[in-house]
Amino acid sequence: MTEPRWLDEREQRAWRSLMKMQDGLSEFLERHLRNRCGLSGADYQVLAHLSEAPEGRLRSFELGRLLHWEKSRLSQHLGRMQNRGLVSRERCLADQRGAVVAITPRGSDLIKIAAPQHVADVRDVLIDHLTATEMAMLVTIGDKVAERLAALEHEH
Amino acid sequence: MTEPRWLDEREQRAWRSLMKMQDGLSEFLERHLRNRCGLSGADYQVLAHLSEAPEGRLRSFELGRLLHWEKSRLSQHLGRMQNRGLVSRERCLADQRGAVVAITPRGSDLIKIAAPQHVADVRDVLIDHLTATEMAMLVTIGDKVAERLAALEHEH
DNA sequence: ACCGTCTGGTTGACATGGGAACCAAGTGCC
DNA sequence: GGCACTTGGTTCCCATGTCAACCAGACGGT
Repeated sequence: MTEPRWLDEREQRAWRSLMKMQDGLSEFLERHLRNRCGLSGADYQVLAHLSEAPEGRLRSFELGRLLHWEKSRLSQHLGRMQNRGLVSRERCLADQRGAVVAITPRGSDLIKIAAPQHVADVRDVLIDHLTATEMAMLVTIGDKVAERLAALEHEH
Repeated sequence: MTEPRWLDEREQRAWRSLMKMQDGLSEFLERHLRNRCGLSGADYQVLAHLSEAPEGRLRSFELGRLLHWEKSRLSQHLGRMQNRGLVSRERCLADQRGAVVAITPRGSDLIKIAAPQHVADVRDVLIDHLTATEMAMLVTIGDKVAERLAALEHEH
């Protein structure tokens, strides 16, 4: 194997900066969600997707696809959220195997309170400090990564 | 409370792009580390820090500060890594409370194999596709976020 | 109708992460 | 010296995530 191409100073800074931002953002946002609403990031995402779905209901596997979650993870998490009264589950009429997940009034109230605060937080630590150019750049970079990941996925 | 300022189209795209990149990158990098070397991302970071430290040894709390880990997490994780023979722990001579963590030959061998592959992966999915401008932008954005988080931390 | 296969979901075992209680060793102050 | 307070670590308990095994209902070919 040839000598590996280590990251130079500039590359190193970019990579570390991204990692640190990742950690900082998720730590901050999760902590605030938890403290103010008793919701984890995972809870929030589930409720967000459900509340945007027609009638606040989704097939389990649809939800899983949207979140990119393992099916076991989804099942376990929905079980816990059901115990807390945030969602309910019924058997699907069309497909007797399937389950339909619905947001409960309690879950709906919670997400209505959580969402604006969450968005405010996102603005406060990130979006409101970025220029139009910087936002565009984020999209560009994200697209490049997504494209590369998809390519690697494809070639096995 | 006034009407919340939701994210507009452009802001939304930037935010989602960043989140998706976060998920995609960490999933990819963790999977490869795990498959090729049997290391989790957490293992890797511990070994990386230790291998860069003088004599491959660090005070436990130093390591914790570098990683921004809860002390209980660090303790538990080091225990598991010790069981796998990747690190060793001794009482600190200078401070009888403290522990000194040292990388073992086995841990050292592993990180020497893992590091170049990991760097190659980072290049492959991110760094090698970025322009100098984009890398600089990442640093700028990261600094802004860090600064804002520090400010919030400070004002309680 | 029957059988092999696929699909949607659940379950159990286990690895990991966070928080509080706890313990032992330093430190500061009298 | 003695005593309160801090610091470094471990432990316990619980929430969360992954993986593999399992189960029941659909589906396709015969």
